[in-house]
Amino acid sequence: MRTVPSIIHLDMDAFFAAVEQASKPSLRGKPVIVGGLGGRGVVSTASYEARRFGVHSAMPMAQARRLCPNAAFLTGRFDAYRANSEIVMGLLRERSPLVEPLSLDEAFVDLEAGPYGPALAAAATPAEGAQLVLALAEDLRADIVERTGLTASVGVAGSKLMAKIASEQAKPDGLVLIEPGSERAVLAPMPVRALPGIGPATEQALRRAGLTTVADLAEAGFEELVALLGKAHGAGVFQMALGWDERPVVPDRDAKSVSVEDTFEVDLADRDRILHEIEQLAARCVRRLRAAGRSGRTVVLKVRRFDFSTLTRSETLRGPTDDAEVIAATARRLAAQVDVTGGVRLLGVGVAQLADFTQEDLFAQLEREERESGPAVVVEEVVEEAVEVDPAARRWWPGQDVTHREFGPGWVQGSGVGRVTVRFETPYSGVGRVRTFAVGDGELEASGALPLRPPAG
DNA sequence: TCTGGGGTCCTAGGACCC
DNA sequence: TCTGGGGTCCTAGGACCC
Repeated sequence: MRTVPSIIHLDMDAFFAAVEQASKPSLRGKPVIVGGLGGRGVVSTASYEARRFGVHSAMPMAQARRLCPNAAFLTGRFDAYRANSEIVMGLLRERSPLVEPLSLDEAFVDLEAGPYGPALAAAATPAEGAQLVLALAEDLRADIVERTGLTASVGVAGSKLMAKIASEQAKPDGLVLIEPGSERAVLAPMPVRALPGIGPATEQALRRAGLTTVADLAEAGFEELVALLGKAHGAGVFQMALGWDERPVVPDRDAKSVSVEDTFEVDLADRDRILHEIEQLAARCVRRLRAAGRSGRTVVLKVRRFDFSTLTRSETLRGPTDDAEVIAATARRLAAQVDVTGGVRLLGVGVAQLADFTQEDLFAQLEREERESGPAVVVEEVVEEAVEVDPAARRWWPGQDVTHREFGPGWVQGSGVGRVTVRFETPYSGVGRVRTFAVGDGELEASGALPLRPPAG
């Protein structure tokens, strides 16, 4: 393993909530909770102010509201998150071509492969190399603040595992180095849950065997862990427990599947309605698939029933396709195999076994020929059915960027009973004033997210 | 007013093939 | 009387991560 800690793990602090606070001056220093605001929503990200009330990711939104009723509750603005993520990833790529994003707000960087690699290799002692990496990491964190106003926590170590552990310790807004050679000693006292890949189920299995700390895992040994956890997981956990990790930083990994899913406010009981939703999901899935320039061979239907039991049905076609009708027809076929008595709370459609290219789509052609020459199967007309949700209420959602012809840019604080409340402020203004309009006000329109820093010039 | 959405990886059994 | 064995593909489910 490396003697110079040249692997970085970067993790943006409370990313979605932090972007909201940077965008909306009135929310700075206040609890902010981003997530699904419907009856079945969960928390995506809570600001540190909200975490003090016990709110955390994946918590049902209803519970978050009870714990922290005075927080600002916002739906996600993914365009804004993506834009800021790209700025951060760009700053990372200035440090090395080996950047491996794990999500919008997290990435590994291998500094050895970048412009500072030679200097790191030339360091006279490991300590000197470590000093250089720390300086680079602080420089990176400062750049991120300058370009986005957001803070990041950074872990620096000789492996991905230890860099990730270090960034966890660095939170929030910190930098932690784990010296190569000290891995086992650092890990030993930690609870097993500190290791990535050990979740609630594995923790339980280990606890039943009397293993609670990483030191216990190392002591238990390879054989026992494989017996407890299975071959791959057991072996992986044992290696981690020894602080042993040689995985390279791999940039640009191609997606292996594309999927979309929806949880419904009210369980769906009607078969036709379920089929209709599947059509819509298939169409969305295909749009994403095509946008990525991919096609797929396996279609997956996911159904979560009223009692939260979840099942998947899949079918592998003879060749990859990106044809909407083929994918929808396959998903419909799969739906026929599923018992939906009692109702369905979630439906999903996905495509796996992705192929890079869009080859001559033989399968779609076959399907079409069968349709045209085969028995007169009446293909159901996909009628754009009137959405029963009040369009005026649908139009504005909390957190949304808007512009008023007279008052300029702002964001929706809330809407209801025919009114929408807007706060007029921008990332670079002071705290703005609130005004209320009729939801149908023609002066008010949805707009795009503003950059967190004013454009240069 | 319980439990999102988008992913990855692994396991295990049966089919199928040589 | 006594079952072969291994590789690969497909399907379903589960754990985990952010």
